[in-house]
Amino acid sequence: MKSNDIYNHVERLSELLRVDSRQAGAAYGLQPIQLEVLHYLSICNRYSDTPKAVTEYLGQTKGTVSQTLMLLEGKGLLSKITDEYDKRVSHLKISPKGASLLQKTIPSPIFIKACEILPDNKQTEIVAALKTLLLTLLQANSMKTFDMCHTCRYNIKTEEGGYFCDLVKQPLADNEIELICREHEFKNTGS
Amino acid sequence: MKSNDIYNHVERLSELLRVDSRQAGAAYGLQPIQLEVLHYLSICNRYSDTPKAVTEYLGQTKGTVSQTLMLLEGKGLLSKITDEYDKRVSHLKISPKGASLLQKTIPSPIFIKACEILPDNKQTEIVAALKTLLLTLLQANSMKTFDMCHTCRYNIKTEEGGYFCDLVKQPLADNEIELICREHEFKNTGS
DNA sequence: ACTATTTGGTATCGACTCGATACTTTAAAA
DNA sequence: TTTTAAAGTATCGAGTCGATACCAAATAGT
Repeated sequence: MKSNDIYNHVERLSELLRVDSRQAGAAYGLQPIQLEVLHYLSICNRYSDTPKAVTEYLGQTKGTVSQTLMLLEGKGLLSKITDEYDKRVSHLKISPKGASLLQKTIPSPIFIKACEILPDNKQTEIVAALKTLLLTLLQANSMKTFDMCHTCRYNIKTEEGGYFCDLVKQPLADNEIELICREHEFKNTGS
Repeated sequence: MKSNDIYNHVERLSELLRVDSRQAGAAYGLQPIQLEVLHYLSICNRYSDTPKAVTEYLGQTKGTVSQTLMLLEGKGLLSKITDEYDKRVSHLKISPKGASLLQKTIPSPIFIKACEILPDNKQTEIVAALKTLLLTLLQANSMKTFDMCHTCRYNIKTEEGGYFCDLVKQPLADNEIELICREHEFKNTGS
C-alpha cells in the first residue's frame, strides 16, 4: 500500500499546477477555476457543454458554477445558447477570445518546460501511469469517467464506417469521438 | 511532446483531489488549503516549520498564509512558538487535535480506495512515474525542491553513523532526515 | 555605535470561490 | 391537470488570495 506516497506526490503536483495556473490566468484576469471551465468546454462534446455537466465535472454546486459562468460570459469568453428542445438547458460555447486565451495558457508553462527535457519514452511511461491511476481512482470510487466516446459502451461503429451513440441515438462525427462526454461509461464495467 | 496528455491527466487528478479534500475537510470545518498547511507541517523539519516556509511551499503571499495560520491557530489545530534566537520568526507546531484530524483525512479516502484495488507493482510504477514528473517539473523550472535531507547535498554522514547538516551546522537525528526541508538542494544540481 | 535597509510577520481591503438556501421556469409524471 | 422533478439563477456568509501598508527584530553600511 503506497497510498501515502501516491497521495503526497499528487498533492504536490496539484499545488504546483494550481500556483502556475493562477499565475498564468492572472495575466488575463482569470482565476484557476475559470480556466478549468474554459478548458473543459474545449474538450467536451455537444451533449456535455451545459452548466449541469460542468457542475458534475468540477464537483461543485450548481450555484457556484452558475456564478463562474456568468462571470466568464461577462468577460466575453463564452456565450450561452438555449437548447432547442429543452428550454431549461443552455449550451456553452467558447468565444474566439476565449479560445485564444486558452491556447496561450494551457498546458501550463511549467509542464511544457518539463516535457522539453523529459525523454519521449519517459513521457509515455508517465502518461500510462497517470492514466492507470486516474482510471482506478474513478472506478474504485464509482465516479463519473468523463472520457471519450472512443472508449464508451454506447459508442457503436456503423456499417458505413461512421459512429453512432446508442444512448442519445444520434450519429457522431469522426472528430467528435475524441471529445469527452458526461454520459461516458466504459465497456467493461467490472464493478 | 506529450505535454498535453500529461497536463490533462494531472489537472483531472488535481480536481478530484481538491473535491475530495474539500469534502473530507468539511466534516471538520476545514478548507482544502488549511488541510494542506497542516499536512505540510506534519512532514517538514524543524527548520521549515515557519510561516515563511509555508509561504514558499504553497506559493502564496505571506499575508494570505498569515491569515490561514491565524485561523488554524484559532481552531486550536496548531500553535505558534517564537524562535529562541530570532524573535521575528515563529515555529508552527501541530496540536494533538490537529494531528488526529490529519490522520483521519490524509491520504484522501479516494486514494486509499484506489490503492486497495491497484496491484502492488502498479503502485510502485505509479510512484516512480510521479516522482520523475515532479522532479523534472521542479528542475526544469528551477523551483525549490522541498525534499528530504536524505537526498540533500548539505547532508553529511558522520563517522559515528549519524547525520549532520552542513548548512545549519547542526547534527540531525535519524528520524529527521526523512522530513522535508525548505533549504533542500539535490547533490547533482545538473542545471 | 548608529542609522539605514532588509526580513519575518500582521492588518486591512476588495475581488473572487464556494456551499447553502430559496426561488423561477420548463419538462416530465401521476 | 395537477404534482413533482430538473436546470438554472439570486443572494448570503465564510473563506481564499493578492496588494498595500505597516510593525518589530535583525543585519549592513558607514
